[in-house]
Amino acid sequence: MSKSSTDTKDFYQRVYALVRKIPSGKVCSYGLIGEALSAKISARMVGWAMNGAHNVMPPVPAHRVVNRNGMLTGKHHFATPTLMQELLEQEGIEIEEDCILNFQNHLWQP
DNA sequence: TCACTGACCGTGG
DNA sequence: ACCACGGCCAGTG
Repeated sequence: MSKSSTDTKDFYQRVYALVRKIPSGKVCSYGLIGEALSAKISARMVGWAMNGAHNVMPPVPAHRVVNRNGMLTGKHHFATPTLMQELLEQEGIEIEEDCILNFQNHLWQP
């Protein structure tokens, strides 16, 4: 593989690393992660990175990553559509209609 | 090789 | 206040 693949892979690792740093009971947004890692990437890339997160070790708490509205947009990509909500509720986060209540209060920044 | 899609976000009308 | 569009990068058909 060329070094471009290495850069791309590193990008994924950066996203996973940051998401893994999210403490229990806290959440983060895609755009926030993108800007925290590098302003050169967009929130979409973060989402794509999460697409492979379920196959990465150690496991990435993707359930703590939501969109700007605090909505569980990616819940459909989990093992079960309710898994994301269940996990967040277990961490003390209240979810209503796939949306995090007091999202700003649970928002974690690097 | 080209085109479309995708776990998004920000701005304009 | 609500709806619509563009931009970002990568992967797959």
